[in-house]
Amino acid sequence: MEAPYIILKKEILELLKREAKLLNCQCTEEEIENSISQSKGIGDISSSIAFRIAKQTGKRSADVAAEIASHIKTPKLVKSISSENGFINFHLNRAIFSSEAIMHILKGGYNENASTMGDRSKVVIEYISVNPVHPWHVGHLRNALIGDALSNIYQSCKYLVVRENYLDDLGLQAAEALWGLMNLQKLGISIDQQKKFDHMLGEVYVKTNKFIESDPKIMEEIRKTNKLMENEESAEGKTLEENMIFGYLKAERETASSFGIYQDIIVRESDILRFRLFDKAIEELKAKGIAKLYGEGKYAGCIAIDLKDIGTDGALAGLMENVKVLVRSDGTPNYAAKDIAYHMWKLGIIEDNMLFSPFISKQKNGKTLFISGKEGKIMKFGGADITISVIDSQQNFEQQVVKGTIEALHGEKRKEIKHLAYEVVELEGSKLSGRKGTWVGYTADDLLNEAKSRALKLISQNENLREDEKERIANAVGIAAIKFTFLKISPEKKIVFSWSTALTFDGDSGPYCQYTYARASRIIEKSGVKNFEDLPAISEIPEEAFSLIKLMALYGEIVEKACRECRPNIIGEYLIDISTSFSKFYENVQILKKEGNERQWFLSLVFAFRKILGYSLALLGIEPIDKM
RNA sequence: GGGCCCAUAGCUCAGCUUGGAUAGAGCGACAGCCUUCUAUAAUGAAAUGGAGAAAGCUGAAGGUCGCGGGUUCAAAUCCCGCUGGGCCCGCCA
Repeated sequence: MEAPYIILKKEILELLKREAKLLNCQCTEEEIENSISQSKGIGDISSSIAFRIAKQTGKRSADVAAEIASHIKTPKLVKSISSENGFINFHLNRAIFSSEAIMHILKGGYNENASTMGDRSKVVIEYISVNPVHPWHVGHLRNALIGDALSNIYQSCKYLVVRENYLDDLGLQAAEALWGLMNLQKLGISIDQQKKFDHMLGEVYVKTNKFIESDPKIMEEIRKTNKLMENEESAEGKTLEENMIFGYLKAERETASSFGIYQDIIVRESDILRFRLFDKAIEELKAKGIAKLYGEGKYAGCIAIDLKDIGTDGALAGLMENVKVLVRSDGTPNYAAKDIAYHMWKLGIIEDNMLFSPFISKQKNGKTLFISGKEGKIMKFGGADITISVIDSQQNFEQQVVKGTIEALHGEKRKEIKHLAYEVVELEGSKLSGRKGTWVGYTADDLLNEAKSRALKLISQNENLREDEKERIANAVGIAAIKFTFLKISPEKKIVFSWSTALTFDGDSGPYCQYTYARASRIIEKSGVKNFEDLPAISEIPEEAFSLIKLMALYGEIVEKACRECRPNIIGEYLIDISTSFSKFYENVQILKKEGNERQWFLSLVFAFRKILGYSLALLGIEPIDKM
């Protein structure tokens, strides 16, 4: 069931194509399609194609527009067509268009999907991927929220989404935290069992780093730890696995869950090696001549890629030397190498033999969270058509290498590698650093607690709510405030964190949208009406109602756009637009005072609006609220 | 040396991919917005507070779209060159 707006747009496109042909214009279908949009000026839908036709035929644009407007057939949902300033303007038949748009929504036009664009192709979306040595801070939260919203958006466009978290359980920072954990006395820390594990571990990690600064010889011990922990049977290996990694993940998932974020799989870096994904990847890269063993010179003994071989466009051109090492001369792979292998697994380029077992058998969303490891069974999480990695823009270069390498290897076989590069979150006057501990006081948990208590204060003013309701609503409102603040900003924009803007409940905010939802709900409740699908005919549609309906009709297109561009902030903008539009309608039309058919019609509009608002909120992971 | 990103109202941001009619929001500051009940009291009015569908709405104010060229019937949007800010270019992750 296609939305009336989409059908109409297609119809107009066909009609304009015919007109252009009659006028001997060579413009492409795409050009005509791009010329059609919701009108900013006169009319409801307009086309600027007359300018192009005029150019080609040497006529005046106003004349061409007038000619087309008078000649073109009038589509069913259109009342009249006019021309002004060279634009062709379609004036909708408001009553019919409105009713069809509302019915489309009421009949469940968007219940399953906002769009069928994805056609069940598979996409692996990687997000969060925090080093397991400290709690999430507000910067990690931005990543988590973008990744979660993006996953929702892709799912709504009918993609099969695997929500994936990459866990770096090797690496030096893990060794540092582990060393600290095993040498608490040296650091002068006593463990507070009450403290959330990730916060405690973060403190250990920061103290360890300070300790290293004061005594660089400690680094040798840590390197030893790093080597030892690779052996699963060693004390280091066991502590790493059983205490640190699992303790960390449990705490991290608590944070995730408190924000309503649930993923499908956690893949451990150590398993990229364990299951020999890395070996297979290097083999294939060498076989295709992309990577090679350097015999002499600076890179003697390394396996590396000459970037000239994989294209020098974009970020790749920014390298001082053209060589990117994958395997060090001591035979160990670096981060980029593992990421390339991992992407090859995600895309099904190398065989899928990784084992998975449940980590949380039933998350609050009802689904299981799996983790890779030495035990479990082979599960087909890889083999995707598209991979998206939500990683901050500092890693642009590295991600370009990954993308370039795999594209060189795999050609253009309908596989797509996307990097959603977002800018980092900073504090006023300083940067967030896991190592230095500047995140203390700015963790995701801190933010949520503060948001909840501020929301509760505000909600307590409403004396019609029971205590338990207040608690529940404050939680939802607090989360909405935070999510909206982070998600309404374009990913490529840097955020300087401030408590007052992160926790705003006024204006362009999550709570404002929730509040609008609550208002719509209260009207529906007070009306006593249960059936909204009997839509009577109505002769006149107030301006405010019609503006709202036009916005509602764009829902599918908006979600597609957000999906194509990987930008959840487009949904945020849309939420504000429809909420504001609804508020204006609500101020101007006293719905419950209306009678008969009019009342029923307006209530159906409110009901349809509430559905659209609910879908949109859900895309950003914001809970709709019936009263607040 | 090179590459990527950002620059739009006092502040925070949309709009740029696909050029189009008068460049849009929010915050802040300014001026306003219905009904009813109730408290303060000699009475009434005003004022303040509470409640209602009310965390809302309306109005006016605020702009060299960083600068300079170019392309075009038309440039915030495309191209070239600057300026300022951020990030990156390791046998780290």
